[in-house]
Amino acid sequence: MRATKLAEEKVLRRLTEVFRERGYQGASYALLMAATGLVKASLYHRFPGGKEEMVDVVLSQVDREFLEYVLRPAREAGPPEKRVRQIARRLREFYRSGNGWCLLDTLTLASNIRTLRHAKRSMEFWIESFAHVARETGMSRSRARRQAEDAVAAIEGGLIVSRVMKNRRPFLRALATLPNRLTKAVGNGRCDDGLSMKLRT
Amino acid sequence: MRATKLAEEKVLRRLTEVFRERGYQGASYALLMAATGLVKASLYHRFPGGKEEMVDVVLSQVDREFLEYVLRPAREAGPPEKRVRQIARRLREFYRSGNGWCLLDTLTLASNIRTLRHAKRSMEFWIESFAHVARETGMSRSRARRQAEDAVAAIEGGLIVSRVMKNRRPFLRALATLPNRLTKAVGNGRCDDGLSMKLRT
DNA sequence: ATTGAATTAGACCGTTCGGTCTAATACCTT
DNA sequence: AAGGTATTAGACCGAACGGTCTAATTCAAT
Repeated sequence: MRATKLAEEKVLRRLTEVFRERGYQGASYALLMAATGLVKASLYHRFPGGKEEMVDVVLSQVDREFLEYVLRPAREAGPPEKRVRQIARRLREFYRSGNGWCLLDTLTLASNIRTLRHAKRSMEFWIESFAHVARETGMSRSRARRQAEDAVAAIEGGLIVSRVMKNRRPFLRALATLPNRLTKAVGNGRCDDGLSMKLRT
Repeated sequence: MRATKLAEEKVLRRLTEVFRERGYQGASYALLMAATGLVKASLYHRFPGGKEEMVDVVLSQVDREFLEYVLRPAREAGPPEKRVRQIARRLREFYRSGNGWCLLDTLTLASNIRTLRHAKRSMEFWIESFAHVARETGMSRSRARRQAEDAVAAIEGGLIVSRVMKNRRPFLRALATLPNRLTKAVGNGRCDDGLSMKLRT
């Protein structure tokens, strides 16, 4: 039982990797089989609904991980700014310092409506978490929402520029702007100056 | 001659649309044929190298259009801030107010190394143009470069969030931040406040 | 009107695609 | 050891894939 459970997680992680890097169309069964070491019948045994079900499970799993680990500090206690910095650290970890790609980007290219809806819901959770912690710093609801959306956009854009330019710095800088984006301004100049977060790794 | 030239441009535009919305893998010959109204032999006659050549020509054409129209104000004379705002307007036009996608994003998913290199060069042009106009406002070279990269990231990220959330505002806001990103700070508060650009359309 | 080149129609190729099915095997419980 | 369930091997399917080829057609220049 235990061994099986672990193996399942491993299979899921491998599937996630393939979908993340190749998108829905690019994730052929040949690739999925090679990545998991499972033959096609086994994949269909675990996911009777085929690729569509795989993507669904993968997205749900990543949602859970993202919400329960990366975004968790957003809902906890403590100084908001500190929590935002922790989220930034976990985002860096999650996206492998800019070398990883985002499922919400790669998976929304020519896939079914179901998947698109799922992706939208996932991003909505993300934005809401950001907005939630932003509100705690005294921001108005509407402004917190805007700032949260823009923060997510900055991260996604950073990932794209990093991927295309083969240089992780744009992504890391996007993370560094998070505290200024999600905490209320105190007249400390432009938003991308005076970053206190170190760009390690 | 003239009729042929126009027809060719039309064919190219249709091909561009397909690649933009479906990526390299998703752009099957069936789709390309349907979009252009050309049968496969005709496509191969115009592009003997197949899809790979099509993508190359498409990227080159879009490069030219982007450089000669959208980014053109970056190299012209006049007040930098005014030129940046014009670029922003043209970007909004180019990306159809956030409903269009970016080839540099969709085309860098699981395509050949050649295409990846081409995409990198295209984005490099883009960043350089931004950096060029930014320098004219008195920024240091390194800061202008950083600001330019972040501006491109903001736009790409805005496109993604707009696409996933089916709401063009994030993209339009990204455009609105352009002037503040690419012109030197004058101590006017946070970078995303006091936007003067209207979010029309 | 005739020629010669550019272009298209459409059959054809082998491969890979997503997906199904049956028979065999591994594995756990008793 | 026996039984039954969970899982896998791998052949198989039709469709769609990227790509090629020949013969017919269009069309401009003479």
